Amino acid sequence: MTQPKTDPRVLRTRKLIMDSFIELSGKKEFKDITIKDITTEAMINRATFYYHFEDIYDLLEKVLSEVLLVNLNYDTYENDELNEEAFVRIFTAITNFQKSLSNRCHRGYEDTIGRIIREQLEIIFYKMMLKQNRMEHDESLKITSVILSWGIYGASVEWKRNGMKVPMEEFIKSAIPFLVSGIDFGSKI
Amino acid sequence: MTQPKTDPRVLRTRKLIMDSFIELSGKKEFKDITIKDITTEAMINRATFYYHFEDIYDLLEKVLSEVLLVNLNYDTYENDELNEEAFVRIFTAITNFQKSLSNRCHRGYEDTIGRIIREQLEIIFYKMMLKQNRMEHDESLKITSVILSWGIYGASVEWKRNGMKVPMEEFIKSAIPFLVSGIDFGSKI
DNA sequence: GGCAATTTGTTGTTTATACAACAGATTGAA
DNA sequence: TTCAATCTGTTGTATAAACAACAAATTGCC
Repeated sequence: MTQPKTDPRVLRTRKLIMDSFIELSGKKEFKDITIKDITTEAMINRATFYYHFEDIYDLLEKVLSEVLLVNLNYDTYENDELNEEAFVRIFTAITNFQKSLSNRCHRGYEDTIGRIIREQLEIIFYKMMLKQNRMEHDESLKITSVILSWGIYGASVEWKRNGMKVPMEEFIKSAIPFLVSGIDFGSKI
Repeated sequence: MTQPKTDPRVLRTRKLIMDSFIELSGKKEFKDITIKDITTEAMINRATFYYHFEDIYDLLEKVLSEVLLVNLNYDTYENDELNEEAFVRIFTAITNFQKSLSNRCHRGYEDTIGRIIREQLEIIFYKMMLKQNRMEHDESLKITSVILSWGIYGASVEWKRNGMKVPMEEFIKSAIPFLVSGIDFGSKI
């Protein structure tokens, strides 16, 4: 629980870089954004960029992760239980997230984006289940999180592929009964 | 002309401190603002404050100078000549500046504020006259700037002391003919 | 293809900022 | 007044950021 507190200079610089990248993403396509563009906008030295990020793809990943977390309203979920409402909200969040990205400038990075979404979902599901089931670090919960993250993400992809005919909420709700029974399994023993 | 370019870290940190101070000034009285308040708001270390400013009065001076410069729209004046319109605008600017300050939180610092205003006026007058008179660094221009800065500032004080009965523009305009003839003296030789 | 210009990533050195610890001053309440 | 708590200003040390210089890769144009 007691994390070693990261240097405020680091937080400040990372925020400058990420905000600049988001800002630039609104003006240019991803492929046209150079490191120099970002560091100039952020008013930091180009070498400093490489102190924090491997390259521009690393930055992209981290920015997307963070934006997604904000969309998912992370703090709220930490205190919530994994019920029908939670599934609907998470599904809605990631689906909207994907829609907003595909409108924008990150064409050709669907795979990356998909991976990022699943990774974040996995973390969130695991934490929520851990809380709900009151057990120690449990391998079976981890695997369940993986399955859920792939499942929910897949559902989102499928919904788009089907032409988004059914309303989002309705679409996911039809699968929830099964999901919730499955989730409750652990706590019923 | 070729200034040695200040470290971007310095610019960034100074801005953080000054902005935080301005922000806090809106919430608290000056006397209740501590260095810790400022550095916490700015998310910088307290020791770093003392790297840039002697103390909180030093900060106050520099913030006021900067705010005043913005009010005076410095860049514009650099290209303008010192005619009637310029005098009116400068007078209006400093008078409004003083009014806005006395409404706020800096009670008891009228002397400081007055000195800051005169210092800035002096710089501006000198630059404008230098341009207008096309002569090298000239001591008589400097002295004239001093006299003008005190004079204009005094006029502003007097206008307030008289209960601000006459409109600002009218008040200063009545003194301008003399001022402008005086100023033109140099270029007429 | 070939060539110039730009971009990428890296490195070594200098400088600004973070941080903890300190003594002395100031505040405020008992 | 007295005492505790807070605030001020300073110092030494560790670390992040700036900067300049570089080779290699990429881009764009002929």
